[in-house]
Amino acid sequence: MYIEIDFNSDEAIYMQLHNQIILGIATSRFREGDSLPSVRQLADTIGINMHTVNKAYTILKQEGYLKVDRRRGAVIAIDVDRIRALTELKRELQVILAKSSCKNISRAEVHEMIDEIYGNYGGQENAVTIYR
Amino acid sequence: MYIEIDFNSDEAIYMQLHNQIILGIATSRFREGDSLPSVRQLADTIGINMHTVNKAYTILKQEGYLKVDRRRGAVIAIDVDRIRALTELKRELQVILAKSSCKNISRAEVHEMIDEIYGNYGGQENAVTIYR
DNA sequence: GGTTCTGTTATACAAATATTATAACAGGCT
DNA sequence: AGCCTGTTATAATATTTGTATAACAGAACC
Repeated sequence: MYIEIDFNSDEAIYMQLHNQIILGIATSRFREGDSLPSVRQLADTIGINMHTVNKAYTILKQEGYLKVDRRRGAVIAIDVDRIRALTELKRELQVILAKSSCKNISRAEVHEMIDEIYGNYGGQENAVTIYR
Repeated sequence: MYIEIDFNSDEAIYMQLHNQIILGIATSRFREGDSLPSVRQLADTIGINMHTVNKAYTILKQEGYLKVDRRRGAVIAIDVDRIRALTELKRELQVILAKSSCKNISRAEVHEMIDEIYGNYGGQENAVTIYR
């Protein structure tokens, strides 16, 4: 587990942890079926409170990234609710694209950046390397 | 001014206001040079405290969307810092694309959504309607 | 069976943040 | 002079965030 927490960030610790785990899944550092450390153990190695880790795990569960196996702890298990995911994506994109548009970032530049970032993530399309 | 605040949202009021004004600029409902209502007036029409509006305006100023003219109040004035804007865009995209990737949303779908949303925004490219 | 680890829940507390409330000041407008 | 502007200060309250301790039940291990 390589988790980096910036205690000077204005982003809440549980959110940083939450986001980094999602990043980890997207980049295949964590894979479906992998177990995450126990809340106490991870809290200990990071140096934060158990409840902060628990909060991140709880949210990840609600969002369908984790499931709890009594014997194996928190296990990566993606539950795909496409409609929900698409709705959230759109809502988030609306704001950040508005910002980009105001700052004269062209549509083409956004597309480029998407490709650049998505290249590091493993969507199902990534099994087939050819794209466009 | 058509501003909608959801008081049951988990998003802070000043943030909702902030985002909606940026949305308004991107969709040309507000244009460079337009004045926004005074902090007191807008606070009154929305039914919130003056300081909450002031906070939104202050942040928009820091981010380069507004300037204050002593005689005209808060005026839309975009200050483009491309490097900063691109950096922020990338940082934000990394997280939401990771989520999308985990939820099996393909790169092509993201591109489509970008086009769909960006079509409503007025980048400089929009003057020329032809794209791709 | 006893010990240890797990997730979960409850409670309490401190710190930071968000929101409201009043008030004041200086500059521009009419 | 009176009104509206942005700005600042200060205080009070509510909510959120993070920490601290404790307990419980289920699974694992010896």
